[in-house]
Amino acid sequence: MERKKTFTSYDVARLAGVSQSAVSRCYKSGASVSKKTRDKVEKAAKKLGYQPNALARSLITARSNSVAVIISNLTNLYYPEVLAQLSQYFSEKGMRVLLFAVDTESQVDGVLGQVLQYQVDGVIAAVKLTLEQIKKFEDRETPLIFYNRHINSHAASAVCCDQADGATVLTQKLIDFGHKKFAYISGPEDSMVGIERQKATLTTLEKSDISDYTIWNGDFSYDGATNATCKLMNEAKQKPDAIICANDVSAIGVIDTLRYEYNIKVPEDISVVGFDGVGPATWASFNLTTIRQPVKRMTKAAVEMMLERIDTPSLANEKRVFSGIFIEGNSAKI
Amino acid sequence: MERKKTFTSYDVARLAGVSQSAVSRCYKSGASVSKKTRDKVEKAAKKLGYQPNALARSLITARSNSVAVIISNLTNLYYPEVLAQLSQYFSEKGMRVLLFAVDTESQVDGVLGQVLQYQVDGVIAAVKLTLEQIKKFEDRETPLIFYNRHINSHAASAVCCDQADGATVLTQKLIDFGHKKFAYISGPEDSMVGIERQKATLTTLEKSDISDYTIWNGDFSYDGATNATCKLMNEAKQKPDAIICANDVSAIGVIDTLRYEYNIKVPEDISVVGFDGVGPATWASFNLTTIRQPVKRMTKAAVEMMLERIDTPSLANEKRVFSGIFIEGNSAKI
DNA sequence: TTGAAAGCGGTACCAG
DNA sequence: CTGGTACCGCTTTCAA
Repeated sequence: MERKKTFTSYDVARLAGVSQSAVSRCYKSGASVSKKTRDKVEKAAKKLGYQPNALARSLITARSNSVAVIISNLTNLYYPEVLAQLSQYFSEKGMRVLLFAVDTESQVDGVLGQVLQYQVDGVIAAVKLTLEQIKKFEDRETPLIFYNRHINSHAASAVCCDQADGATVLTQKLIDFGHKKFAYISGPEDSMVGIERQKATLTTLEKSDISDYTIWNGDFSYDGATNATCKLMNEAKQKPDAIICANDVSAIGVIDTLRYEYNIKVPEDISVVGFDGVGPATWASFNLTTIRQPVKRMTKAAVEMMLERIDTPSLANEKRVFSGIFIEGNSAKI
Repeated sequence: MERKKTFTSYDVARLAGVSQSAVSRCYKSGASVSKKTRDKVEKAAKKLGYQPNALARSLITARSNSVAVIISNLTNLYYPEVLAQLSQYFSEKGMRVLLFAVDTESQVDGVLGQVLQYQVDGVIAAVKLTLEQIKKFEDRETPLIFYNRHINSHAASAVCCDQADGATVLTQKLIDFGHKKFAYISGPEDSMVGIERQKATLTTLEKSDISDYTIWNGDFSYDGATNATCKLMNEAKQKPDAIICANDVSAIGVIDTLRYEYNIKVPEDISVVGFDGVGPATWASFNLTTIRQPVKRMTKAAVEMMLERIDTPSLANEKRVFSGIFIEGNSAKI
């Protein structure tokens, strides 16, 4: 395969009648170049359509100006927003996003090799990593920031939303209003976020001596929630008066099923709450009572932390935990 | 800033007691290396946690194994799916996706410079580009494939869904059923996709001698559609019996507004149709009658075309147009 | 099959 | 401020 005929700094130098070093300097901020030289170079560069080769630059500077973003399930309504934000913020800082979308966590291992090969300056992971995997990045001094997955140990930095706190607030409000019988629509078993929400919910119930609750797996998805709701309605001895869902999409699935399959009114007959604050949560059909994750602030924090650590790799790990925002919709009597 | 202490092929070579070339060969498929050498190298590599530097490799091979994906509005419900698919397919072929998310088309120009600097092997653009911009890629022989934006001229390859055809099918069905008075909720004025859908819709109406229609700008968004619907209901002389929306999200906004603001039943009182086939379209609350874009097939086609062109840059431009799939929901009497 | 050496397209340090 | 030169880490001839 023959090499593409793209112009290099040498071509520009020759055309401009200066040295290659001079050309290089023109593309480096804060280098001392006389106006005359710069003009000549710019003119030649424009003529040739010259663009410096970022790869060659990265090779010597050991900075690729790119970060890897590893995301597990892009179709989750909540991630696209995160991704768009990240991409925007990094772009503003002159950094590129290398996207790694895995659909099963088992793919992660394979992906990590590639991540490393690409000499990314940092990694934002919205997937679970083993300590072993984390250590690889540590060894290379490649900053790693978890997004909404925190690790028990202090092995890595993370920005996340306080799942437990949010779930507690929501649950407590339901209890305070006087709900007695609960159902919980859970997330996937291997989702840390899901587990935390569930644990906090149950703990809160039990603190108020409420043991009348059942748990049904909803898998974070609309269809999962639909199935869970049907099971709940068919198998449970009595109907709950409040259903707490692991996320918004589940809550929407629950509401739809209650309304259209069982002719049950929400919130009059049963209260339903979600978690996330995704776009559709605010749609009139649902008007979900939920906890909104402050996505913008979270991603901004992630980007800031990343840039700091790229600059100063020795920086200690840090966790930034944001509180969710209670959104009072009209899907629950609260 | 000091260079990160990452191991190179020389380190591996030294530890393994072979030449650096030998190490290199071990990482190249189809190179002749004796089993003995390979074993030594692999052992040393594992010990050091060596990963070849993809940037250095790219520099010499002139192949970065990465593709730029330029997307305008990630929060559009429809793009995340596309992006996830692209990322998956490319990943399977050993290629990485460099994501460029722009939120206004004016940012495009700045982004393109970066795209070029990164020496991507190809570009998938879900944004509009000027002929000038297209030409830049041509000059560099960097394959460019448009996703759902086709250019009038044959200046570039594209994969897209037949917007006109889909809109025509939908409209014709409404007409055939006997709807007489129409409203169209349009997309943004600068969206080619929106324009095509609208044009085909109106043409179809006029072919059946229906001139009783009004147009309201919905901007492809839920809120936009909500506003448009309110305007329509307040300002139009008479209510339409069918509302054709530029996309699903608009249709959902329309349905919600009709139901909850005006107490109008869909589809009994007014039929509503969308376009795209996004996830929420199938939710029980909406059960949208719409045209689904065959996203998987489209992205797969885009990836195939891209790989072919990376391999053989001289390949002629090609457009692959997919028909949308009519989804009969329950939001329209058809 | 193996190792030596010449680049790929830049950056950075150096003396002038 | 400028040009010369030694790399960055790898691939790829070319001889041995």
